[in-house]
Amino acid sequence: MPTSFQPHRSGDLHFLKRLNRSAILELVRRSPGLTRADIASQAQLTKATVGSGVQSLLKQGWLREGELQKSSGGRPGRALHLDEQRFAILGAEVGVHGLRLVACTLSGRILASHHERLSPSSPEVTAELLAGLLKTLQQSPALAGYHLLGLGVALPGPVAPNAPLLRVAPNLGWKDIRFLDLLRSHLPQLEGAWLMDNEAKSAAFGEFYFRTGQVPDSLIYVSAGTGIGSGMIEGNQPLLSRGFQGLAGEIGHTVLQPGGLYCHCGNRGCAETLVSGWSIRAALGVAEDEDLLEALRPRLHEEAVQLTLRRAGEALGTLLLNLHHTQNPSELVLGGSLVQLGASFLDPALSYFKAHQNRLLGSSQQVPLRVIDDSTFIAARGAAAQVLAHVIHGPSDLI
Amino acid sequence: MPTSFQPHRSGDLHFLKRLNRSAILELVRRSPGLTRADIASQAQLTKATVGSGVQSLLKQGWLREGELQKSSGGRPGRALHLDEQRFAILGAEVGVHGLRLVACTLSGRILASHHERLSPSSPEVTAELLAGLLKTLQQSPALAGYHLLGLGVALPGPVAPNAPLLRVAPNLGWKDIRFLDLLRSHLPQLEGAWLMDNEAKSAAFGEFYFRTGQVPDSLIYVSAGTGIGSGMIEGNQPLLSRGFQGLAGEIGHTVLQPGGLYCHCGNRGCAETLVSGWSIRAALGVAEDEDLLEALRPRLHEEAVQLTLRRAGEALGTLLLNLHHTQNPSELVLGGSLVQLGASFLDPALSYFKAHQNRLLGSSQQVPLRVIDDSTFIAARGAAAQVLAHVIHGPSDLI
DNA sequence: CCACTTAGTTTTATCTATTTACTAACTAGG
DNA sequence: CCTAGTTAGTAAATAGATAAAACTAAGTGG
Repeated sequence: MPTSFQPHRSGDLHFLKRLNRSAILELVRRSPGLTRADIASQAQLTKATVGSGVQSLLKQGWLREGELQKSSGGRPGRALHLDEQRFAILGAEVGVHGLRLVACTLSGRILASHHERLSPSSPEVTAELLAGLLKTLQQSPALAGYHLLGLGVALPGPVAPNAPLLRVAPNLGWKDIRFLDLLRSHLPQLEGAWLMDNEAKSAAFGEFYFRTGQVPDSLIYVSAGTGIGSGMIEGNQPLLSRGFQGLAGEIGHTVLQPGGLYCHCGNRGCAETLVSGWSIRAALGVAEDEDLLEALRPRLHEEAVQLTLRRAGEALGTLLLNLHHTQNPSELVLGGSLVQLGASFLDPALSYFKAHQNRLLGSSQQVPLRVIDDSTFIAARGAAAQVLAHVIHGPSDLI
Repeated sequence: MPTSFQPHRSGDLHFLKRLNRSAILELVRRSPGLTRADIASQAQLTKATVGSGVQSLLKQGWLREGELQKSSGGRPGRALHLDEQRFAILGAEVGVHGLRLVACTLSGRILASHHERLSPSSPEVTAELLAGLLKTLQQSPALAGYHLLGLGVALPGPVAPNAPLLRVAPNLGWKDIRFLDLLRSHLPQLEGAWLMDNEAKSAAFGEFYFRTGQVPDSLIYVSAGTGIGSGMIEGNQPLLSRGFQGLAGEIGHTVLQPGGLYCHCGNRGCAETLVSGWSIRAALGVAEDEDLLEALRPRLHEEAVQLTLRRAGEALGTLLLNLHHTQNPSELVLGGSLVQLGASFLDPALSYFKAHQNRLLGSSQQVPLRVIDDSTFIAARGAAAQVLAHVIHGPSDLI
């Protein structure tokens, strides 16, 4: 169930045709309103090739024609846009404290969504519940008339690189779960591509893939919630690496404090012992079944709370700096529920990162760091993005 | 000067032809002795396509025919190998304490090499000296009759991702050097592709690219010398990421000890303050102009030396574990001059990594970690590998 | 010696992108 | 208002690549 589509290493004429169709579709996705002539010059194809490719994409319902562009001395070109009326994708996130579901269009616009709070439960029960909610979402009036391309599921733990297998979800107590199989038995009628991935990687993918206009070369999404994880995406054939065992991006278990506190994983001094929902709960005595944010909001003025949040923020800043010096993405995006802890947590992280990122090069170029205030549906939407990319670049014959 | 060849996003028939030729050549490179029939089945091409592709590669001198294979009930196939007689590549490494030069064949076999000790000097002087040595190497009898494909240069610092620009080389005192331009003025007659990259990335590329048989999905090379750096390579279109500013792999400047010692870069607690040639020199009072290994060899029994090496080794182990939980390569390769410090340094690193790598997943699968005893020419050869890959996959018309 | 199998080549067919020519639609200037 | 010029897009013919089918080559086994 690879989300990183290996570029074929050889191919026939049909492959070439599909490659060019994908390229055209990607260009319009990235730059809505391009004309056929723009595409021809940007993709290094001839007018005729673009013309026939666009024609078939129009007929299949991927593209629609838009307004006439301003003339620049000759015949004006006709703008092309994604057809937002025909295809939709389902995405879901299984979080530690709830399920999030979305249905979105080719451009990532959310047509319908649902957020269901839920305490950790068994994989089977969770799958059955999610399946029911997905069925309900499917029947939502906003989805009437749409053809579904598939379903993507984001999960809170490392996912094996070459199989739809959740290796472990420490904060759910799950291990080696083939979650899609559990889902499928309840949703036999849902056609299309089924994918699953780690939630931070799905989120990274979505933040990268649904962006239009100027797109960064690479992007890391850092998800700070009950645990802390990350996903990196790069390349113009967007490539998302899970690593050999699915451990890529498990930055919560990088060691920041050798000989420090014991982590759930058994090692000492992991980042999660300093910055994570569970370590903050432990430090401040917030029970598992309380909402962390609601529990802390009235206590924000307490000295101990401020200290804990500042320490966690500083650790997050160090993590960000280490990512900068290990993978050096063009853009960092920070999401997850801890973001809502506010300035006492975020300011130390952001200021540490800003102050230290340029020491080595001595430059003044800042890596953009964006904080997502409400990341409720980010991972679910990202999982849908992975499905879309899989359909566009993968072996499917929908294009 | 990208070494990561972006897979074209669209293309014409000529592109398809080149793609298939590259695929054939790559298959034979990876698995010497394949027959045309093997290639056809592995590359998903027809016998006819492979036949004509092989024919042109034979004529151009990339491949040669070998022995007949054992028959399995029918006509035996003819083995194909790289032609090692026609093309050669130059590679060079500018190190802190010397210059290393190699000329190698398509399979990475070294035809000629040279190691010149040298104290840090200006970019201009270094380039002139290197150019002279390259000229001498070119005229070596071992290279007679070979056509040179180009020159790759490995440098001890971050290299910009989209331009042949060395951003900084802290241990040489260089900053923003267009080293290839300096070289070119002394070597106007050297044709072919000219590339430069960070030494750890070149080394990683070479260790990955020249491997035959079972090839890992991804590989990180950790170079432990005066400074400490790394390079990661992955994918079957081998992709090497330099990061936004060339800082990918600068693990020597990840923070392992918040609030620790000041590093050359100005930050505190960087890995290099714990494990690097310069920090070991500083801790044990070895002068810059002495050879670190020779200076320490007679002192290995000293308590202070043992303690320093053990501390450095533990820090290296932590670095390896953090790479494991950040990028999770299929294989780790450890090289650089510090490797020769021996067991007092290596054992703590290797045992820490081995003991802690499986805690999170609870599996028993070990990531292979290979230590290179003599890495003298690894980076130079890797730079040559990058040139070869550039010729095979790049826009060149040699295929 | 013959049936069978597998490797590789040759010939023919098919398919895709390009080339060339053409139509469409607008601007600018007299 | 008309014409020359420019750019967008389409249509028909051409070139070039892979695929398919037929064929030759070279082995095994009974």
